[in-house]
Amino acid sequence: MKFPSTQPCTDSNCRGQHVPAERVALVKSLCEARGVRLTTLRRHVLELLWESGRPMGAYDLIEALKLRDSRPVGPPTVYRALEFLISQRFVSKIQSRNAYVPCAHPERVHDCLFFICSHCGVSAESEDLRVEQLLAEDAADLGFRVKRRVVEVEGTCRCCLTEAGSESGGY
Amino acid sequence: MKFPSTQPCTDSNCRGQHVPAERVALVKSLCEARGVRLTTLRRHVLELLWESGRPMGAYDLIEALKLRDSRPVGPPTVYRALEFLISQRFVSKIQSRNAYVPCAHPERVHDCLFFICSHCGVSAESEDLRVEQLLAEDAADLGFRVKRRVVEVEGTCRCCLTEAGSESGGY
DNA sequence: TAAAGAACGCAATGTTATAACATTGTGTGG
DNA sequence: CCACACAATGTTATAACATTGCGTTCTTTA
Repeated sequence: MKFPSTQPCTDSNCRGQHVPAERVALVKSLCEARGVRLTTLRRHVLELLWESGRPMGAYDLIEALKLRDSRPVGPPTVYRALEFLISQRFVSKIQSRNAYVPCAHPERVHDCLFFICSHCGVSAESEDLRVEQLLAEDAADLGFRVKRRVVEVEGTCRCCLTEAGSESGGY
Repeated sequence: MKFPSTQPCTDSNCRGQHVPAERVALVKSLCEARGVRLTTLRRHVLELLWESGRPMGAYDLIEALKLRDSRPVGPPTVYRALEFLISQRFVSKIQSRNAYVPCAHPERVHDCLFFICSHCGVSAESEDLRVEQLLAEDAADLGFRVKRRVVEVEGTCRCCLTEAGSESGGY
């Protein structure tokens, strides 16, 4: 088996471990409730994102789909699947890296906040209502109607910091 | 004359109007103080960003430089100039649009927060220390060392909202 | 003015994303 | 079941954004 079957939740407000398949099943039920279709392609993209455990680019997904399905897919196909998953809030795009991650808790509707490690590439999802509140206030002061928020914090994660302390490896 | 010679400051915390040439002069003096070089090319890029009053893509800059200098420049040239201006915090990249804007107050060192109108494309820069503080706390909880923050709020600005109210035009 | 390093020019290429149009799949009413 | 409508996907090409590699020019300093 290539991928870990469970992983610690990347949502730092969540202490649980999630099985990718479980998350995908949750998305499936949400789709049914919403009357939208989780097609095979869309499901595969979502599964790959869950299983990889780190942000993936669209072209990474194209490669990964080739391995999974044997039949190659073109960029528009993947971008359309991503567009759907993003519109349903099952996936987020990390703007500063042109990469995509599954939303840890698709059942909750909120704007994500990402902490992205520039060393190991892993992203942690978080949620800070206070930040959202402040941004809403600032927007209100400007007479600005908010549609979408992008909050991405780039730096070094705990793991890579401690590793760097023992100087175990490159980069 | 093609461009307005003054414009309201896009920093919503600032009530002033800035003359592009004045801002460029400020940058020039900062460069001297820092012992870095504001070459002709770099200055032209900065001037164009100030004069345009809205986020510009790298290839927009290439076009604009052609008009200004008559001699064409290639992508690497512009990207190097942008890299310099960004490293000195005279310019910010808006990640969600692949576009660049001049920093309203290059004399202050802070992370910018952008409100970007998806209707007219204008971006307003702001600064909210409370947001930075909260993000710093969240990062500390994760044991995460922050290098860079990207905060971009997309929506509709006051102007476009009121215009839309009177239903004056397309889109 | 010679040497060193920063900045730039240029050609090619890499990476990310979309346009335009053809085809296939899926559900619905006749 | 068939015909239709519409959603989803496939295919080709290209647009949009960004970088690599290398050679030349400019600037500063000794």
